[in-house]
Amino acid sequence: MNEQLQPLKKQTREGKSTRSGTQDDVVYAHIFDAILEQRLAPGTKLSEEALGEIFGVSRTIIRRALSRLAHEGVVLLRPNRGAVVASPGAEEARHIFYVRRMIERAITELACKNAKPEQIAALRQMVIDERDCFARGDRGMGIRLSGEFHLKLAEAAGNLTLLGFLRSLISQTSLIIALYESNSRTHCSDAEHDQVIDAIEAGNVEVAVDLMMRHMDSVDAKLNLDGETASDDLHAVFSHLLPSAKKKAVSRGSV
Amino acid sequence: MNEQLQPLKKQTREGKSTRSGTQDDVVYAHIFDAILEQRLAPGTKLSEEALGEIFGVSRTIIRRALSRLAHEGVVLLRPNRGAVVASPGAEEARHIFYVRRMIERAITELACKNAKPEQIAALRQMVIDERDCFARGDRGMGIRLSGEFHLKLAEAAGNLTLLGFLRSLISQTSLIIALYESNSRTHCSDAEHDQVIDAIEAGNVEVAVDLMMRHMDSVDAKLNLDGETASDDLHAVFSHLLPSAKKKAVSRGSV
DNA sequence: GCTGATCACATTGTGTACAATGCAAGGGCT
DNA sequence: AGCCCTTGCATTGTACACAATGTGATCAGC
Repeated sequence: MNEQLQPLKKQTREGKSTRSGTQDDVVYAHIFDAILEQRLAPGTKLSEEALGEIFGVSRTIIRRALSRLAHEGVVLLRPNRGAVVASPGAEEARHIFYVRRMIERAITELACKNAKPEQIAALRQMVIDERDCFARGDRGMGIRLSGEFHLKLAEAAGNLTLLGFLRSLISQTSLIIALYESNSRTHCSDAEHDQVIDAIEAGNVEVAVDLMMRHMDSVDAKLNLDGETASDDLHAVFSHLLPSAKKKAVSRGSV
Repeated sequence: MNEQLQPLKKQTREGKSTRSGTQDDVVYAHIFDAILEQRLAPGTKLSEEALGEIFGVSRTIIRRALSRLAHEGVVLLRPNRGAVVASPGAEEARHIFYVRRMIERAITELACKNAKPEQIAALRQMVIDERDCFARGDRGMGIRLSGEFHLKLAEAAGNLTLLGFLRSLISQTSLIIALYESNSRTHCSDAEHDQVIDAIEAGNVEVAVDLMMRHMDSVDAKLNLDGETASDDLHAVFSHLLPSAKKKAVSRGSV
C-alpha cells in the first residue's frame, strides 16, 4: 500500500517520450503511455489518492492530468464517482475509426506536399524502432511507437489542428484495440508504415493515400466490432466492476 | 471593483444554452458564450482572481473552466503568465478552416443518412431563431446560434467524435471571424442554412454536401486571410494591450 | 541621458483541510 | 424471510493558504 516512488521532482523521465517537464505533464504522460501500452485496461478505476501516492504528488496534479485525459476521451470522469479508463462501445469504436480514417487521409495528402527530408528521415527511424520493439517482444512499447509514427506523420503534414485531433483518436484507438482485438497479430505492421513513407517521399499522393487507407483497413480488420456485439456488451458491463471484484458479477449473472 | 454577482448557486442560466448545472459548467459556458458572441476580444487577459470575483466562485473552478477552454483552443494558457483569449494567426486560421471544411462535409453526408424528422424540425427552428436574432440586430447571439446550428447538425449526424471536434472548430472559427472579418455582412446567411436542411431532408447527399461547401466558401470569403498578413500582425500585437487601455498604443504609435 | 541590475508587487502553481456526495452494510419493519 | 431505511465510510468537490515565478519600477553606474 505504501509503495511510493521517489517524488520525481523534475526528472525528465527515463526512456519515455519526454515532455516539457512540469509535474503535470509527467503524470499525464505516464498515465497516457500506460493506456497506450495497454498496461491499464479499459474500465480500470483511477483513484485520485492512489495515483497521488504513486507519483508522489498531490491530488491537484492528478486531477488536472485526469481532466486532460478525459478531454481526449481516454478517461471517463463520472461526477462524484471518480475516473475510469474509458471503454468505448462497438458503436463508438466505429465512429472513432470512421473519423480517424478521414483524418489520416487528409494528413497523408498534406504530408506529401509539406513533409521535409529530415521529417521523412525521422519517420524512417521510427519504423525501425517500432520493428525493434516488436522483434524484442515489447508489445506495449511497440503499440505506442506505432501510434507515435502516425503523430509524427501528422507533424510533417504541418496542420496543428489535425495533429491535436489525431492525438485524441490514436489514444482511443489503442483502447479499442485492447477491447476488441480478435487475434494477437502485430498491430501496425511496420512494412505498411514503410510503404507509406516511400509513397510520401516520392510525392505520390494517390498511392500514399491508398496505402494509408489499406493500412487503416488492416488495423480494423483485426477487430471484431461487427456481428459480435455480445462480447462488446459483456466487456462494457464487466469493466465497471472489474477493479473491485468479479465475484458478484458472476452470482448476479445466474439470478 | 467589487461588482460581484450573486453567488449563482445552482441557477440554470437565464436564456442561454443550459448545461447540466455544476458551477464548473456554468462558468465554462458563460466564458464560452462570451467568446462566441464576440464580447470577449481575442487577446483579452483572463485573470483567475477577477473571474472568480465576478462569478462568485474560487479560483479552482475558474481554473478548470479555463483549462477546458484551453483544450478546445479558444484560450491560450501560458505557464505562470495566465490565460488569454486565443488569437490564431492567419496560417493557423487557414488550418482550422481546412479541417472544418472536411468535418462539415462528413457531417453533412452522415446527416443525410441518419437525421430523424424531429431533428430536422429542430434545425429548422434554429434557423428561424437565428434569423430573428439578426433581424433584431443581436449580432452576438446570432453568431452563437449560427454555430449551434452546425452543432445540432452534427448531433443529427450521430457521430459523437465528430461532434466534439466540430465544437472546438466552431469556437475557434468565431475567434477568427472576430479577428479577420473584412466587411460586416451577416455571417452565416440563414438562407444557406435553410437550403442545406432542404437537401438533407430530401436525402440528396450530393446537393447537400455541395451546398455546405458553398456555405463554407461564403464564410471564409468574408475574411481577408490571404494577402494582408499585415492586419493580422497588427491585430495580434494590439490585442495584448486591449483590455487595460488603448491610449498607450496610440502614443507609442506616434513615437 | 541611457542601459543595466535589484527589489517589490502581482499573479499563478501547488498542497492541504474541510464539505458534500455516493455507496455499502446493518438493523428494523412488514 | 425479504425489503426498505438509516447510518458510517470512502471518495470526490471546493475553497483557501502558502510557495514559486514573472513583471514592472526604481536606482546605481557608465
